[in-house]
Order: sequence, then C-alpha cells, then structure tokens
Amino acid sequence: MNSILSNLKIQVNEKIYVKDPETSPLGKKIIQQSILLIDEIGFDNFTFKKLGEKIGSNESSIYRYFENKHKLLVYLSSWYWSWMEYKLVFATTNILDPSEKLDKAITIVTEKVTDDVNTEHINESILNKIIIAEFTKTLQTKEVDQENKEGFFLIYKRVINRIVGFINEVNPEYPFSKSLASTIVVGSLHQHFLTEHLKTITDCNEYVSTTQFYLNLTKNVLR
Amino acid sequence: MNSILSNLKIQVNEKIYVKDPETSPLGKKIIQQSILLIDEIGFDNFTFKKLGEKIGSNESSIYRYFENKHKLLVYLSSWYWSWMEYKLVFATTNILDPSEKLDKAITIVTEKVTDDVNTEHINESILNKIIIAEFTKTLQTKEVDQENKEGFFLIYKRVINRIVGFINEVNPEYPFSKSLASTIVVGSLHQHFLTEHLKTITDCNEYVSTTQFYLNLTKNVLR
DNA sequence: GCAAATATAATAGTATTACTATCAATATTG
DNA sequence: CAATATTGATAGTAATACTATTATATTTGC
Repeated sequence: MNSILSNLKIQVNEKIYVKDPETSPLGKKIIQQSILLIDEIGFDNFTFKKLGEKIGSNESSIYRYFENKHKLLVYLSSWYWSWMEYKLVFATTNILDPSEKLDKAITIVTEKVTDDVNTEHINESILNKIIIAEFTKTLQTKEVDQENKEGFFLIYKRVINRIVGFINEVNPEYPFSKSLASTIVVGSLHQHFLTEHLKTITDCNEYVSTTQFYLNLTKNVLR
Repeated sequence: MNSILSNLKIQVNEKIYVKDPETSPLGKKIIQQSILLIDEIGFDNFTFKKLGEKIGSNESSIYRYFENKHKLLVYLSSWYWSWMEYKLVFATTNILDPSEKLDKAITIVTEKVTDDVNTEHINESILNKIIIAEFTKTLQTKEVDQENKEGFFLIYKRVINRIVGFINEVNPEYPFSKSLASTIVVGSLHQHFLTEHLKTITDCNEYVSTTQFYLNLTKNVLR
C-alpha cells in the first residue's frame, strides 16, 4: 500500500473550510498540531487561541482557514474517512470471494490504526484516537440536517455504503445491510472507547480485538 | 406497569448534583424544563442563563442544584437509565424462557419511548430524544475516567450488565456478551439518530423498526 | 529585481459563556 | 415567631468565540 498512496491527496468538501489548509505551510501546521492538541486536552477544551499559542501563530490566522472548531473537527473527520476509504478500496480490489472481501473491509474499519508514513503532517494513529473519542460530536449538533445537505458527511456515508455493497454480495437476502454496516463502523469506535475507559461493559481488550467481535458477529448474522 | 411504578423515585448518584432536585419545586422545575429546553435548542446551545429565563428563576439558583450543564446532562442520563432499568426488571420478571426474556429486554431498550404518565415532571418521550441526540457526550469527555471512578455511569453499566446476564442465559458459550449488549444499547440510540437525520445509512424507518434489526441480529448471533 | 498581490501577525474590541460572591427578600420549620 | 434555609437580584471576573483593522512579511508575476 505504501507506494500506491505516496502521493495521496485527500479531498474534502470545500464548504468545510474557508481556505484549504493543504495549500500552505500554516494550513498544514494547523492540521498537524490540532490533531495533537485535541488528543492532548480533548475537543471540549480545545480553542483556536490555544492552538495559536502551540503553533506560534495568531488566533486570527487560524480563523482564515476554519470558521470555528466544529468545522475543523468535521474536516479532520472527513480526512480520516477519506483515508479509510482509500485503505478499504486498496485492500479489497482484486479479491473475488465476497466473504473474504467483507472480512478484509471489516478488519480495515475496526482495527486500531497505526501511523501511515505517507502523509507527512498527519499522524493517523492519533487521528484515530480523536475519531474514537470525538467523531459522534460532528454529527450530534442541531445543525446536522443543514450540514448533511451541504455534503459534510458524504465521505463517511460513502465508507458505510461500500461496506453495504460487500454485505449485499455475501448475502443479498439480508434485509439490514445498511444498519449492519453503520453498526459495525460506529460501533467499533465505541468498543474501542469502552476498552479504554469502561472496560466492564466490553469483551474487547488487548487479547480479544474489536475486529474479532465484529468478524464473528457479521459471519453469524449473514450465514 | 402503571400501578407498580406509581411511586417511582429514581435514585441517582449523589455526587452528580449539589442539591437533590427531587427535594424542591424549583429542583423539579429545573429537571422538567431543562429536558424541554435541551430538546429545543440542543445541549451545545443550552445554558443555565437561558434555562433561568425559561423557568423565571435566577441563573445562580440553578447553580445551587448543579455545578454545570455537563453534570445536569449526566443527571438526566442517570435518571433515564434508572427508569429503563425499572422497565427492564418489570418486563422480564417471571418470564422463565431465556430467549423470550432476552427478546423482551432488547425490545425495551431499543424501542422508541412514549411518555410514562407516572412521573409528573418528566416527559420520558422527550428525554429519550435527548438521550438519542446527546448521551455519548456524557461519556466522551477528558474527565470520563475520574467520573467513572466516582460512579457517574453505574446505572448505565448496570443496564448493560442485566442484558449481559440474559444473553449468557440464552447462550453461555457466546464469548462477546458484554460487547453485544453494549452494541445493542448504544447502537440502537445511533440507529434512531440515523433514522432521523442520515436516512441513507440505516434500514430502520417507520415501517422497519430498530427493535426488529436488533432482535434479528441477536437471534442470529446467539443461535 | 521590483511592484503588486497575498498571507500572516498584532492589536483591539464585542457579546456571550461560565461561573463566584454578596446580600436582600421570601419561605419553611421547629 | 424566631431561626434556618432557600431563592432572587446584582455585580463582577476570566475565558470563549469571534470580527475588524492595520501593519508587516512573503510570494508571484512580469
């Protein structure tokens, strides 16, 4: 996968940002350091002022890239799901057996992420931690319908729908492929969260992975 | 169920509030109206000042009941899960067949809620909407480990563990009962959210219920 | 290599949020 | 009816979430 993705330029919806952060060194620094800072202090405590201090830039400069911190989180999420889509596509291309393809896909989306060295300014492993801890906050706002209309969540929905396609190939009769796919994707984030913080209500841990749980579940449901 | 619960006094962890809102008319008004206001404007836009205006009380009076709005949301969630636990217990008591008991339990926790007339100041149907839209925010903070230690999420975990018990009765060999139970409970909230806001990635709608999806899934997984 | 255009930094300012403190007024209770 | 507790009103602080303006760099196009 390394060489294939070495020129990876992830596209996110233009409406999410004021100015594309990929087009300047400051923009890239904003992305890189916001990931580290959100991981460090949490999204609720994160402010553009603190980010400005961290990167030695002025608050007002950050506002020229993102309207507010919510949009920045939507950007990071879109980037993450876009990157995940690449991984999904490359891992499943040329695999003919539907079950094997679905298993690969489930493994990709439920696995704990390690850093992808091909993107210099983004640490995917830490971004994955942010997605686990904060992703639902991008959806759970009063503006969700408006933002959905504007296409803020298109990439995320595309990831789900790719998995829906794989599920349908394995079992075209199964009537809940969309709900199963969304359950796997968002549910695995939650299981990772529980493994980290509420260990008593999950079976997933360092020995039994979230991936094993969802592979087993899916196999049984589609059989 | 009506008569059994008519004197229902839900207990929540004392550390969640400064002063028990159940002990005064103002406290009850805070609970009642905060549910309506959070539903109306969303938790992110909700402030004690706005709540004060709504109930004709001073902001500072509300602070005598809750330290901040996060704790109020934790209180509302605890109340909800405690009420849910009552419903679970009464719906499953005296049912001997493990599968039937599990089905009842899944139905209770995944169903859309209608108002319970036995609690005068709380509209459970609207509270359910808040839980669907905001529950994960009670967990997804930097303070989750500390608050978990203080027992803020005990009732929620108890609900999950009751379902774990039912799952184990149906199939003692199944190795992921905790993950399955937490997936059902938090996943069904998410499916309700998708039905409302991102319809293209769920199969649940007015004709096919979230409950049907989880009953089918559980049956297949434990068979 | 320089002028024009663009990006960034610095500063200031506003409205709102998230509280805390104090004291007066009102209700409750023993 | 006095003591106690509760609520309301007011004021105040620090932080947040921005917007606007102007100065200073940096980039680019010729």
